[in-house]
Amino acid sequence: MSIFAMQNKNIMDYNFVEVEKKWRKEWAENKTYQTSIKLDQPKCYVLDMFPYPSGAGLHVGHPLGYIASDIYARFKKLKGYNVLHPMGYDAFGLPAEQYAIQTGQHPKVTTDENLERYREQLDKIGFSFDWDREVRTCDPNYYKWTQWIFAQLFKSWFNNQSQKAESIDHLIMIFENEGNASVDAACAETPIFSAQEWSSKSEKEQSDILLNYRLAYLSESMVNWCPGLGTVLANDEVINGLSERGGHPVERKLMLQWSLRISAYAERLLQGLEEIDWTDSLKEMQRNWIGKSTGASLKFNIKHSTLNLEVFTTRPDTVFGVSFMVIAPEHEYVEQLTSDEQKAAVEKYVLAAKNKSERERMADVKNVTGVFTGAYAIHPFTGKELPIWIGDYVLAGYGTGAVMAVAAHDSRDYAFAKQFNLPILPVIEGGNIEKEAYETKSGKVINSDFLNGLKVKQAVKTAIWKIETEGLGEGKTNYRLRDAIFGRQRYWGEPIPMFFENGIPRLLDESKYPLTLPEVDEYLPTEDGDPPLGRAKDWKPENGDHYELSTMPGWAGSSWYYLRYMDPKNDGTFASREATDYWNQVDLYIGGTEHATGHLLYARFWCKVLFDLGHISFDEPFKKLINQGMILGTSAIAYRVNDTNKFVSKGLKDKYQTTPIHVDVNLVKNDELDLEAFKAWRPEFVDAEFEVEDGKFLCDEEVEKMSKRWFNVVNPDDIVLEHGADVLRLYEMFLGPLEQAKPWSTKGIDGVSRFIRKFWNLYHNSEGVFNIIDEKPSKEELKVLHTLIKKVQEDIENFSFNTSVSAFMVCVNELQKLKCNKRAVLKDLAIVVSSYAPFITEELWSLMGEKGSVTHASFPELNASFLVEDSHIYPVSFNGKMRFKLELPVSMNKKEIEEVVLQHEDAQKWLNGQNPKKVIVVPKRIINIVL
RNA sequence: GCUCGAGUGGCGGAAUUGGUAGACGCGCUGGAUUCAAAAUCCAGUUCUUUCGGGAGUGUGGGUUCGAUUCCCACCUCGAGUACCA
Repeated sequence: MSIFAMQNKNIMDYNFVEVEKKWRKEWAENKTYQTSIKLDQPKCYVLDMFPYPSGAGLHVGHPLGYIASDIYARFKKLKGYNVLHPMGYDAFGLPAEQYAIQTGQHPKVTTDENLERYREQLDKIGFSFDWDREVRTCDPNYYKWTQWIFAQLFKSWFNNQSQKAESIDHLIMIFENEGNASVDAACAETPIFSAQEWSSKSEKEQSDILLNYRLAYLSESMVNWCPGLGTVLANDEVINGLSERGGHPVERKLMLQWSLRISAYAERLLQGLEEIDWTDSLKEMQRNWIGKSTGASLKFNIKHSTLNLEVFTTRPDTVFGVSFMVIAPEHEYVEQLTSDEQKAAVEKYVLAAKNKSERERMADVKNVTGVFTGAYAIHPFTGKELPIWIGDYVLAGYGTGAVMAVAAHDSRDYAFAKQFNLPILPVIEGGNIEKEAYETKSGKVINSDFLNGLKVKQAVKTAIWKIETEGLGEGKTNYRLRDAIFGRQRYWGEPIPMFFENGIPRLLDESKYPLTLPEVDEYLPTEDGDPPLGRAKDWKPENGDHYELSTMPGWAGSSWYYLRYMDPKNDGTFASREATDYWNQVDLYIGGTEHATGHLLYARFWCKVLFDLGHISFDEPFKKLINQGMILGTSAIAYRVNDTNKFVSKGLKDKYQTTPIHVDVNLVKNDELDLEAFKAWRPEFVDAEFEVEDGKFLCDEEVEKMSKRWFNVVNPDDIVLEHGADVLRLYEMFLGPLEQAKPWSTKGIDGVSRFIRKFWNLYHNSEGVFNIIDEKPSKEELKVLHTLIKKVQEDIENFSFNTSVSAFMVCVNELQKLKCNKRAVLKDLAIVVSSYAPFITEELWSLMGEKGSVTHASFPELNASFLVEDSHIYPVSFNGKMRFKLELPVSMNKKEIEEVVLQHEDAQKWLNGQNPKKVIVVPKRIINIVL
């Protein structure tokens, strides 16, 4: 072929570069994806978890969920829904601030740069986002409303009777009229006071009491202090005693902190899970995190003391098996209970426990430690004396910080008893207490007075009944969920709209929001140890001493952003009631599972509060949620012969002593290393030598997290550049089920590229000229088309995007075989493919002379009559093994089929003269002959 | 330890309520085209075989005419959680 002809051939091929560029521009200019409220249309809200724009940009794993949700959103649009599909940025965060500390550059500058790069990358992939609705959490017009929501939390308390948030003004009224005796609230321990006592309290005293009730409150509490980051962290930001970001050690510290009373909502957060369509694993994670357990609280008197020790137990049925008590080293009675003889030992133990970091304490789980206080509790039923010990396996923060130890039926108590030679009293039949604790929840109770002979379940009820009637305690439910610390000693976050006046925290008037982030000279704590906001000059409230210097945590802005998308420019409210009523809950939310116990719990919490206060009409934010699996990196490994600069292909590595070296995956294609590119990659490899096999240098593979460190990061831009955005979209879906974690590998991408070309060629003749005809389609062609229509709509509703791509390939292969270029078929085909591959289909749509964007077309109606077959190819099995196939008309009944099959010569061969015991015929499925 | 999820060719993965295991794609093999290569097209590709078959969806049992699918026990991997009384 001449050079001219070759160029000509290239022109004929689908030019994705030009086509994609053209439509990107058109869509942006025409605002093709702009959305507005349309009351006559059903709505559908499709949301992605919004990204934190890191400096590294997007890698190929990030868009996976965005592509899936985009396909869903586009499909719903074609199906006649009014679809809200927005995108924005969680733009406050530590990395930008760390960078600011190092460089002195304002975090806003870096954040904006990163945002721009993200936007550029996202735009290339052809998402149908309505960018007019973009939100950024660091935008004052946005965080104005984050501050406003904080104010609502501050102005509310949780009424346990009504199980909802109510106005604090109403609570103050109750206090003024009757005191707090009748108030059943989710609150910190507060002494009972009368109306009169309330009015005689000082303003500061009243303020302090109200903080015990408010949903946003300031309290002296044990926090996860991270010296490495200079800030406190929420429980879900601490992993194995180290900070989630940066991996710095975390210690326990008592600090005055803003917290949110999420624990008040524990039961509703748990119950709400029943109504929402999330994966079981995610719901399970939230259930575990909330950690509900039921049992009883029980008071033990203390010998020679007026004190009593309250414990929480889930096994009141084993109360007669209690042989000692254990309290946490931080327990408030430690000092009072300790006898003179034990004083030295206790002090030493408590001090040691206090100085252990979270991490050390966790690492030490297997070491059983403890010390005797010298005091004894009195068993409420038997009157027996029970020694009171201190042990750090008992946690101060859970239950009452004290346990009744039932060594025979609890493995931790058992280990403690063994260690210190304490008695072990079995009270449930069975088990072998010589060997281990018997933790069964079935079985019969023994050695237990009035509980004898009862089954465990019954005994639990009876024990609680007895405990309650004797006034020893009560049935009780406990939750593991802790309140969420809401302040960070950091710069780059939303200022908390509070100021202090004579030590009293006051809410900044809502008319003054947003309280904007002040400028500071350095993004570091002050010399007095105040947070960076302490550096701001002239940053003072009008009539107070100073503003709150902490900022909000990273999850503040992301706890309600889905509401702002509904009405992003509203300056009078966080989102109009019209908008929140219309768009309502998020119908489909796609994101990673890493937010299970953080963002997803906080967002549900805020939603419930806003609902309780009457600001929105629903109390669960995300109706359906899907977790996309992580895309892992496939690292490329080259083997270097030790102490040389010589590399050997993977098949030859056993001939030498070698070290595996990570090689940039972008230098490797189908395991083969581009040697020239490799030499140019880094100076130390310039004169590397290679031993090849079959003329190729092959690398090994290793699947690990996608990270710069392993040189296995693949950038979506590069894929778009080489193959086009449609191919990237299709290929990411084709990789496998959305929810599954999978390694990225470009091995199969050529197959998808080929498909796009074949698809294009259906609409073009062999000269590359657009060519479709208006002839009536054949029955067969319609069957192929409608098989696809059925498959794709089922797949999308089931979020099985990978199988749709296969279906496209099958359909295009078959239409190619049928040489079909009929408009009636190809027009519908373009619509069906368009949600997956928007660029090429938009181009074909316009080539077909259609007006407007394919986005606004209607998904073709499935006509099932095209799928009806008049014959079926039956697999004929003998004893369940398929032996031959036989085509029979579907009109045949079972009996006729049986006769025909048994007469068939292939059947005769397998029957071999025998009479079949049984013949099973399942119409339109199989025939099985049992010998 | 506990909870949840997953194990299918050389690879990514298909398989409605139990009904032809391996769709589709990659890779590989052979062929066509080409001076040659790329690209493209066609055929083949689970293993095994004495070419009749036989075995086969992590392992071992079970239910069934029939099991990747349901039940029991176990193994491996991944995720979450971790003294929560």
